[in-house]
Parts: sequence; C-alpha cells; structure tokens
Amino acid sequence: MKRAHALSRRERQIMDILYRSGKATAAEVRDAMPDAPSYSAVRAMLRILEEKGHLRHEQDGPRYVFLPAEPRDQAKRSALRHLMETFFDGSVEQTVAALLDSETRNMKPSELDKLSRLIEEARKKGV
Amino acid sequence: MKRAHALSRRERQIMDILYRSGKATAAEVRDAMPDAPSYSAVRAMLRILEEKGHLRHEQDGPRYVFLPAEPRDQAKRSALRHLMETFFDGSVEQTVAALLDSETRNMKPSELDKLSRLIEEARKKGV
DNA sequence: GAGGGTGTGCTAAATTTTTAGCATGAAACG
DNA sequence: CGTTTCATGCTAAAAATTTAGCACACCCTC
Repeated sequence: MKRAHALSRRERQIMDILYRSGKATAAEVRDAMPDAPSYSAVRAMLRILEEKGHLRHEQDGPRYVFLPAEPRDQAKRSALRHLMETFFDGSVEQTVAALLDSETRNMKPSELDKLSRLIEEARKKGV
Repeated sequence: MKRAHALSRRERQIMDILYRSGKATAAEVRDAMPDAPSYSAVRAMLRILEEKGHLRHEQDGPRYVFLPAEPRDQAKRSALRHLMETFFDGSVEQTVAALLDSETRNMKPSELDKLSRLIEEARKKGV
C-alpha cells in the first residue's frame, strides 16, 4: 500500500486476497475471486505485482506461494488511516462510533468489556 | 462502492476525493490530485463515472458540481466492512484495538471519555 | 514410453482506462 | 464589439491493464 491509488482494479483485488489470507498460491488467489479469469491470467498478474514490488514469492514444494511485500501491520495502519481520512475527517472517534453503530447487534458483552479495557489502557498510555 | 473491486485506479481516486469532500467541481477534484492530468482528462473521467452510475452532477451556477451517487453513510459502512474483512478477520474488536493502538498518542482524555460513553451506549443497545 | 495433470516463464493480443484536444457556448472585461 | 476566460460535449488516440495460450519441465500412473 505504498501509495493509496497506485494499484489497478485487478491488482487491488489480488493484494486484498493476500492481505486477507496472509499468503496464497496462484490457484488459491484464483479461487478467491468471484470473477476469476484463467489460471495463467492470474499468474501473469501476480508476476506483474511482484515486478512492481508489491508482493514476493516463496517456493512451497512444487509451486510458488505469494505474500505481500509489506508487513501486514503496516498495511493495516495505512489502510485504516486512508479510510479515516476518506470517510471520517481523520477522526478516530467518528470511526469507532461508526463501527459500533453498524456492528452493535453482533457484539457480545465480553467483547464490549474488552473494548472498555482497551480504552483504559489507552488512557494510561496517553498520559 | 457497489462492488469492492469495480473501480480502476483513477476512478477509485476520484470517488475517494468526492467521499472526502462530499461534493466537488471538476477543478476541485483536479486540485485534490497529487498527480493530476489535464482538466479535460478529469472531466472525461467524471463523465465516465457518471455513466457507470457511481456519481451524479448538479448545476451550480455556470458549472457542474459532482456528488457520489451512493449516500455517504452507506459508503462508509461498506468501506468499513471491507477493511475489517481484509485486515481484521471481520472483527470489530480487532479493528478498534488497531485504531487505538496506532492513534493513542493523538487522543485527548476527553476523546477517550467519549469512546467509553459510546461503548456504554452500545452495551445498552445490544442487550 | 505415453498420456495426463500441474507448475513456470514468456509473449503478444485483446480489452479497458486514461488522456488531451477540438468545437462550441456563455460570461466577463476593456 | 472583440478578446479572453471558463465551462461543456464529444472524439479518438495513447497508454495501461488484463487476458490467455504456447513451450517446456516435472511428476505420477498405466
């Protein structure tokens, strides 16, 4: 995620698949696509993304397994920041509010407890 | 944000500018681009995005002002969900934790208070 | 050994995206 | 009024992206 808008449609899709799964073979990447082209088209795109420096490959037995070049933590941070700036005026509070607002129904009390704890810890750190 | 990977590089960039600012003229969209092409190239892209149904225009005096076709709240929700699924295994808790982790230094106690309140409200709603 | 399945490297063509310029109209200015 | 500036609609070409097929290699089974 070197620059927010450096990737094309299919490139973005492939990178998201890799971020979600951590790593994947070309066949796995292809299986994760709702609108998958041919196997060789997927491989060609993976090669291009590697040339561009967005991902790398490792040998896994007879085949390659692909991983994002950028550490996941870093990519997370960038993605979060970009989302906040695009939709929430850069505000953590607004972002969290939207998260809680849209997902409340699915959260257990224990999860809410955890969040409270996280906030307490953040309070200590911030002082 | 009809489908997570429907937009190309420049299309994505333009939609993000519109979501960020709410609405913009072609000149304003262009000014917001770090790597802006010509004015007429920007207008051409805006026209294409409108044909595809992603945005609409209104007359504002002598010029058009462009707005996302999708309500901002809806787009927010979609974007949040997509981010959570891509980077946080779909977990609100993990997402919030990452937010707090990376932004703690910038948050005032009053903002943390507000978050605590939000969680309390979420707790009530969820029961 | 032959055939089938799976994998890679590479190439080029098809397709999509992006770009910019032209023609025209309206408004502002001297 | 003439000129300049700003705006739109439109077109086509340049550029980028995406696609798929070929040649080859390796492995397994019969």
